[in-house]
Order: sequence, then C-alpha cells, then structure tokens
Amino acid sequence: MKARPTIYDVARVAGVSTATVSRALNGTGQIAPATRRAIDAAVEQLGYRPNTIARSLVTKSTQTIGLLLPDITNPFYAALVDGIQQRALEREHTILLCTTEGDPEREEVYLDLLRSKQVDGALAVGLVLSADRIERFAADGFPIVCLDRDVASRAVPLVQVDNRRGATMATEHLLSLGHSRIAHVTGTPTLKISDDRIAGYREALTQAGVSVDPDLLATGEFNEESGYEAARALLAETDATAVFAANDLSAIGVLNAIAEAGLRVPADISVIGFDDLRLSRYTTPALTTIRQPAREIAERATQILFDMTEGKRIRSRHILVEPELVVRDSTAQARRRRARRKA
Amino acid sequence: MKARPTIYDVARVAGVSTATVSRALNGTGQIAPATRRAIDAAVEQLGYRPNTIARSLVTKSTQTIGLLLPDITNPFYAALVDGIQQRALEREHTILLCTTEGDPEREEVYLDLLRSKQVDGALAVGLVLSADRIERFAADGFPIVCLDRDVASRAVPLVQVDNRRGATMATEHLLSLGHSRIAHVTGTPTLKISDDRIAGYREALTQAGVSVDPDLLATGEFNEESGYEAARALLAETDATAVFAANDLSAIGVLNAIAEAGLRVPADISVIGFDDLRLSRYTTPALTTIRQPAREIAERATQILFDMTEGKRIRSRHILVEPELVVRDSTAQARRRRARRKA
DNA sequence: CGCCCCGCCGCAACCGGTTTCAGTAAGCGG
DNA sequence: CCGCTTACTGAAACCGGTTGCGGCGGGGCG
Repeated sequence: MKARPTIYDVARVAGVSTATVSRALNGTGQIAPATRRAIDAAVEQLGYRPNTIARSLVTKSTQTIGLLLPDITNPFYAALVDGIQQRALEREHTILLCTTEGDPEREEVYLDLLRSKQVDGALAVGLVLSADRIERFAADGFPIVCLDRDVASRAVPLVQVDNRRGATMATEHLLSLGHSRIAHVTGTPTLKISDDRIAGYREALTQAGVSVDPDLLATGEFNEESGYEAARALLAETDATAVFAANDLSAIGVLNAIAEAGLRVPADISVIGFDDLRLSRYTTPALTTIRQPAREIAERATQILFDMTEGKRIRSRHILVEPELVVRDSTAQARRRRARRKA
Repeated sequence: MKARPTIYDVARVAGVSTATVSRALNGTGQIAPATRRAIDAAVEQLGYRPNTIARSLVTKSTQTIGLLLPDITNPFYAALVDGIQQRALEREHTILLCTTEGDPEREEVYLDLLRSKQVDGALAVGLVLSADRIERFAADGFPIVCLDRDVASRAVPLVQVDNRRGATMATEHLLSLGHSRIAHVTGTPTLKISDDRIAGYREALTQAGVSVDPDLLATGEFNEESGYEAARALLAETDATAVFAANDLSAIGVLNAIAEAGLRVPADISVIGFDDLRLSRYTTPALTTIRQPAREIAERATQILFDMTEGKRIRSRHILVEPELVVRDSTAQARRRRARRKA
C-alpha cells in the first residue's frame, strides 16, 4: 500500500503547523480565512485523508460499536442489524460484526477483542455468558446493552419485546377462534425467552379455563428444521387444531410439515408465528403472527448505548416494547376436532 | 471508562522495560524464562489487555476487513456474510459492516471511511460506483474484492456464480419437463447479473428452438414484493405454464401470487428460483432452484483479499463458480396449455 | 501613548504500543 | 585467560494524530 500523506505533509505544503491543520480540519479553535484556504488547498492537492487510528489513540473514541449476535443468517437478527446500522449511521458510527453461535466462550473472546479494539461500546442480542463475567466488563466501564434475548446480569440494560404478552396474544387469538387443542412449538429450551413464551401460552390457556396438556408442547430451536420436526410429531401424536410456533422461522417449518401431511392451513389447522419477518407475508398461506418491532428495539438499544458512552444516567435498565397481533391467512375458525393420525 | 493498565504499568510491575514486555507478549525475540514469568504475573495481576489501536498505528495492520453490501436483510447476502465471517475468524480478523443500499455515494463514503480506519482491505458485494472512482482506490493500493454482483472495473477481482450458466440450467430444466411457455421474472434491471440471467434464459430457449416472447419477461427487483407483482401481471396477461424467477426471494413472491390466483404449483404452473436460500426448502411447495454456493463464493473472495493484503500476485481476476440445479417440488411435467385469465 | 485583550498560531508533550540499535553478561573454544 | 558468540534487555525513536499553553501582533480604550 502506497504511503499516504500525513498531517505533516499537509502542514508543510500549507506552510503551517500540524496543530493548525488539525484545528482547521476539526473546526476547533479559530483559523484565519487565508490559512484555512491554504490548508484546504493542500489537502485537496495531496488527497489527504486523516488516519482515524492515530486520532482514536488520543481521543479514545473509535466511532465504532461492536455487535454480538448468534447468527446473522436469522432474518430477524438481520432486521435488528439493519435498524442498528441506521441509527449508528446517523451518529457516524460504524459497526463491527461478531457472530457467536450462542457460544459463551466466543462471546467472551469477542468482548475482550472489542475492548482491545477500543470500540465505544457493544450491542449484544442476548448473552449466554455467565453473570460474573459479564459484570467484569460492566465494572470496567465497558458499555454493553443487550437486545431481544435475555442476559444473565441485571448490570446491563436490556430492551426486548414483551415475550410473555406476545405469547398470550397469540394464544388468545387462537382461543377466540374457537380452538381448544392448541399446540406450542417452543423455542430453544435453554433460552429464557422460550420460557417466557411458554409462560404466556400457559397463562392464556388457564385464563380461558382450558387445561394445558403437556403433550401439546413440542420443543423446537427457533428454526425451520426444528419447527418441521416438531410439527410432524405433533401431527402424528396429538389432535391439535392449532399451533403457536415460537417464531416465524419455526412456523414456516410447521406449515411445511402440515402441507406434507396433506392437511390444509387454515382449514384443518391454524398456525400462528412470532416475529413478523418480512417474508412471513409471503408464505402460503400468509402467516398470522405476533409482530416484534425490530426497528424500534434496535433503535432504542442503540440509543441507550450511545447514552451510556456519553456517561448519561440510564433510567430504565429493562425496556419492554409492545408486541402486536397481525392477522393474515394462516388462522381461522376451528371447525371440527381433528383425529390424530396414528397411535 | 476506567483507565485501563498500559504496557508501561506492566513493565513497571514486572521490573522490565516496555520493549521486553512487548516482545514477551508477541513472542518475538528471546526472553529469559524468569522474566517471562514475571511479565505473565504482572499481566495477570493488572488484568492487562493490549490496546490494539496503538499497535495498529505502528504495525499498519488492523486485523479488520470492511464489508460493503447493499442490504443485510437479504438472506443470500446474510449467507455470504456468514461465510466471510468464518474465514475471517480463522485469520483472526474482524469485519466492519457497511450497508450501502446500492447507493454509489454511500459506497464511496464508506470506502473512504474504511481506508481512514486503516482496514486491511474491503470486500464488496457488487459495486455500482463508477469505474474511475473505484480505480482511484485500487491505484492507491487499497485492496478491494467484489463478490456475487458485478463491478464496473476490471481492476478489482470478482468472484461470482456463473449466472448465465445457472439461468440456462433453470430454463433447460423447465424445457425438459415439456414447458414451452416459460416466463422470466427478471432481477433489478440496472444490474448486470440480471442481464446475465436473462441472456442465459434466452440462450436456452433459442437453443431448444423455442421462440422467445418478450411478453413473457416481467421485470422484478430481486425481492418478494416485486416477484409477486410481476407474477400477477404474468398470470393475467400471458399463458405461461412455468416461470423462472431471477432469485428465490422473487420466486417466493411468485408462489404467493399463484396461490392467490387459485392455481396450484406445480400442477398448473411450475416455478424455479435462483440462490437456494436455506428456507427455500420450506416453501410450499418446496422450491426447485439453482443453487449458488454462497459459502464457497464467500470463502474464495475472502481468500483472495487476504492474498492481496499479503502482496501476492492474483492469478485470476474473475472467478466463476458453478451453479447446481436442485430439484424439489415446485416444478413438474407440463400438462395442458394454460388459458390466460383476461385480455 | 501605554496597556490589555483577543485572534491566531506554533511548540512540544502525549496517546500506547513496536522496533532498531546498542549494550551487558554469560558461555565457550582455543 | 582472552576474544568472540550468543542470549537477553533497555533507551529511544517512531507511528500520526490532538491539545495545553504560551507567544505575537494589532486594535480599542483610558
């Protein structure tokens, strides 16, 4: 890589000191119009671009935030990233992407790395790292805020959708359509958000006086494959007439399994998801789901992170945003009781 | 943020000079076992982590690569990112994410920014920036390699799937099933890959002695919405019995429009996509498609970038990887000629 | 006319590492 | 016992910016 001109070169060409160049470029201090012109001309002539690394070394700000997430391939996370990116752009920050695959060791390695790189802070969609390790970072004054998924420690702010509420909304929607045999394809069992959604599901059921049947719970992993497998088991072994999938990805797997079994959605079985991915509008049939406002979650989390880097006091450490039911074509009135296929 | 210990602190505690600490930590030069132990102890005691910014200032390497892409929300790009991330991780590099929305100005701003940040190089999925501006970067010795989409300049290496070949494969598959009224939902018109796919489609048709009917071309934009709209027009105004969608996202829109029209896939109309997204296996019916090896594309591009940063000579500046037909359930033997719905 | 203030600018220290170069002491062959 | 390696270490320059502080010249005011 060819040697790029430095601020010294600019200073020399413009016939001033580097201090003056620096001040002119950053708009700090007073600069005579004539010298400003000379400096601009020198910059132009040399094609000078400041070296941000050198600047960061002294200013201690890299205008960069780290982003930890389990898997960029999950469309919902991609949507979050999009929102974060947007907000970061407004503040002229760039984002350093780190995918952890939900591995606590990788989380810690990356967090260490991010701090080494002097990023201004980190956003994490969930953290499975143990509380004490997380708090080591917090204690050092390294700003971290989590979004979407849970985090073990209360030391880091968290913004997520009200999962329990969303789950009750989904279940209530199904109940209101006359379903009583409502199955739930859960999320990854080790995650608290999965528990929250199960809790919401249970709550709605008991609220409505419908008994909760443990057989109607099939464990999934928030992806298409596991949704598919779970639905196959459910179809074979239960008489469910509706299924609430823990997220849209698994709902897609569920739709697939139902079609494969020769049943129709929503005529035979209703399906509702959770997330409202962009493409959930394009499944066949279009998926009824609980919308998580990804953009809002992303923006609020990012805002909080910026507030922390500016040393502002954070009022609320746990923000719940409201989910929203969006009814499309995958849910309908319960008709008859479906017979189980085998056993 | 609390003041973190520096290498000076470590040196003082260990009773040596910073030069020795640096050498011990980096494994350069010879260090007596005793002093090494002392240094390790000091590091441990202070919780010292080197400041990568300071290191980068002198070594000129940030162990970071920039990644420019139009939209992280596109699942195919997300898959590319995943592959890149993997390869980068092996080399202990992190990636700086920049989404451009296909805007040439943003591309240039980001490229400038990346260079300011002294990243080791940049990966870009396509570049709509004009050739001369791109070449300014190349001429400065800033390594850029493109993947997937095209780039105006021959100065930057490009690795992509053989789009034309993929399109002929898709079309030939449809032809082999007895279809002759084959529609094509194109990609974004300004992109060369869209033209390539159109060219491949035309080639297969003429090769088979089937006349190409311009009415069977509907322009899309590589997303669900545009695929849906294009398919509606096609259904209304043509007698197509098969459609080749320029990518899986638009194929999903096509499936949706067909279902909405009360027709069945593949009984009434066959549909084939392009990409093989993970979720294309879960559409109803499962989507027949042309697979792009995202991981391979990502890894090869990343490898080339690393080679460039190491000053290696690049042999091939344009790499085409082979697409692959994957047959699932959305294509079938042509049965009867479909009547157009109106007009 | 003298003084003060203000606008503008430069010197030099500093950020936290790496690396060159030189220096010391121990080891070893002759 | 001497001279030459060899192993290890430290002083200091350097990477490319920012910034505190002090200086200088000119205009306004008493």
